[in-house]
Amino acid sequence: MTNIKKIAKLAGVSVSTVSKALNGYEDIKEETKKKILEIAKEMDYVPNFMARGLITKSTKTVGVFFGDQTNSGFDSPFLVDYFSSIKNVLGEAGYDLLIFSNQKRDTSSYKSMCHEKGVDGVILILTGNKRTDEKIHELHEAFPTVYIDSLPQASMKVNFVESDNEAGAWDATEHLIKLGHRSILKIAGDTIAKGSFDRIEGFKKACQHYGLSAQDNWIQYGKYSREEAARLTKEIFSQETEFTAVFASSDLMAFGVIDALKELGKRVPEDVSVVGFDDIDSAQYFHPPLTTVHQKRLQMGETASKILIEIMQDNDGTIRHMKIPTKLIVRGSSAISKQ
Amino acid sequence: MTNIKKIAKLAGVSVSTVSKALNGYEDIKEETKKKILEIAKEMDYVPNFMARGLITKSTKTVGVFFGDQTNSGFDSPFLVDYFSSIKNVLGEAGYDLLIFSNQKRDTSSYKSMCHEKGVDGVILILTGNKRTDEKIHELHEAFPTVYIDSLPQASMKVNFVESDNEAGAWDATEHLIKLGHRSILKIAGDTIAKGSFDRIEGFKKACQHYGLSAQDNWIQYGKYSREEAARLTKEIFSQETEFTAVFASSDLMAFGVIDALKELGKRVPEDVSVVGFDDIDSAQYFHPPLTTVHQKRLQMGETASKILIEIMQDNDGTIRHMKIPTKLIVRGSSAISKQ
DNA sequence: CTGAAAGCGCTTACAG
DNA sequence: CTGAAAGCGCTTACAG
Repeated sequence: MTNIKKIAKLAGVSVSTVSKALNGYEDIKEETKKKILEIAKEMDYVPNFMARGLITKSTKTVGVFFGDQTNSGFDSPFLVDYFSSIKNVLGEAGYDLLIFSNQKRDTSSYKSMCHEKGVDGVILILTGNKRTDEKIHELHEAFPTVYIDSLPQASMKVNFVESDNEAGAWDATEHLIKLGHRSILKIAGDTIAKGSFDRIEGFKKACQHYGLSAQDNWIQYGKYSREEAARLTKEIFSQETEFTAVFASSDLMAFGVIDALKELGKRVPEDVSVVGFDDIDSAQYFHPPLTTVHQKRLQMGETASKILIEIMQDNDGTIRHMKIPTKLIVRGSSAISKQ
Repeated sequence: MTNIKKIAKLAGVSVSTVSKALNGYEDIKEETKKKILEIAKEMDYVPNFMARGLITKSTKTVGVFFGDQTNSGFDSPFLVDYFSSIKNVLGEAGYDLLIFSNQKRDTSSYKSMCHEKGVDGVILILTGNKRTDEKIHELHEAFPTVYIDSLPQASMKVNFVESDNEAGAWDATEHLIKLGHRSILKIAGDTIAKGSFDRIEGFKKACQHYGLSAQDNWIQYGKYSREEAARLTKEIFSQETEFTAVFASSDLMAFGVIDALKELGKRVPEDVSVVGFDDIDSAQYFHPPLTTVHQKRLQMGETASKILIEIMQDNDGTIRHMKIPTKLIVRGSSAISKQ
């Protein structure tokens, strides 16, 4: 491979001069510069980023973590959107993306992995991850870092981009109430993850605001699983008959709810309305098409990338927490209450 | 950050000795080794891969190209499967993944990008890409390389993993013929990409084998676009009434076909049967659920990764071309012909 | 405007 | 078994 030394020899100058010409320094004779650039081009020269990075401490590479080390992180249907927006925005700014997949490393600390490969910044998309690594704080102390979607610890003071989950849940709940539903079953995810928690809060607050007295049994936990949501729905609906609507904290759980209702001989939306959360691709193709809360995932990825670019250039220590608005998408799974 | 020098000082030995201890050399006193390893652990030492890579010419990183430089490459719904299987298999073998997203680089040659970042091998997933870069051959001459899904030039002699598109198209066509359909419209992609071409071949051969004399107008080109397929379908079905079945070369085009048939007041599958190709996620949720040819994308990604690992370790120059079998998935969009 | 020298953090013959 | 030295390909003060 061509290197700076060969170019120097061919141009009859020193390596220092070649380096300066290649890096656009001003204090160099136009003629010399031109000659060097020509030779470099002719020889298909590309700088070795490892050698350069060793000195400049910059590799023009951003590390990306999906999920945790044990699973591939591609169980979440959003990842594609996050990923492609990150790829576009960071790519335009001149960065490549490093996906930490190596399972054989000695270290499992995010910070160490980043040091190992010398990334300039980090984006973490730990969707639905309950990892509570003690050392997680070391990472954002050492590298410009942005979290998307969820936080491993709710109290962390870090750059963070999420959907406005509470407002989204409020909208969904309000939608059902305005259709006349007075007793609504909430199939929630869990109470640990911030996003899950906020969706429950939005539901509770909307119920309260509109004078619905939510009972304890109104909120059930479906673990973000289609099967578990179906099981729960069957259990509840065989005991209780009051519910005319279900608000699930994810589309996948909403699918499970509809599976169960169909099995029980209930029609959606004629007998029971169902609303989801996320607006995954399949939501529009489901039968009936699912009313749900759309998350602007591309915008989340873009926002996170822009923040990262800013702090990689000049980290002033300001911590940014962005809530991206959601959008209620009304489709065929919700209708006016018969009662 | 801790480096080998600090450890050497603390352990009271030379950097050479530390390097040997860290890299598991045998010719070192057990006691010395133990001491060095202890100190390294205590100091959270991680090797600097840039410095190491500069000498060993290995970074334990595999470069991945999606689509081409202009689009994000995430338009294809398969990419998630390819990507997650690559991530798993290469991760287990000790590799991280580098996604080339940087748009600001001086070079646009794959080979140069790989040199720049010093990857150990490359996987290319140029789905639906018609790029015919003259220099494309330089890449696999310089780096261990595997292509997945499609080839930029059909005649390239490179490691390549694809679906058995011809056999898949044969199966789909045979399925329709066995349901009694005697005149079948083929909505194809294009004739350039190998996969597209093979799907047309499979269709033609199955028709021939079962004694259907396919006319020229049986094959139309829908450019892998839902809208274009819908437009074509409307055009054809308003002129011709003979067709009782449509075989589209992608699920997305099959969706377009069904869109158009619905608009024309035709029922699927009662009036017209429709079969797709790919088995994207939405296929099962579509209304009616789509009969289609499933591509084993996870297996394709795994196979490609394993080949790459082999040739990164020992490139004997053998070129591998793997065809992964497809699987016909019969759902609700195909039925016995009325005629 | 140009070049010699030091050094980034590591590995690898080689000498002892 | 251990260490001094050279070098991977580059950048950065510094001297001239």
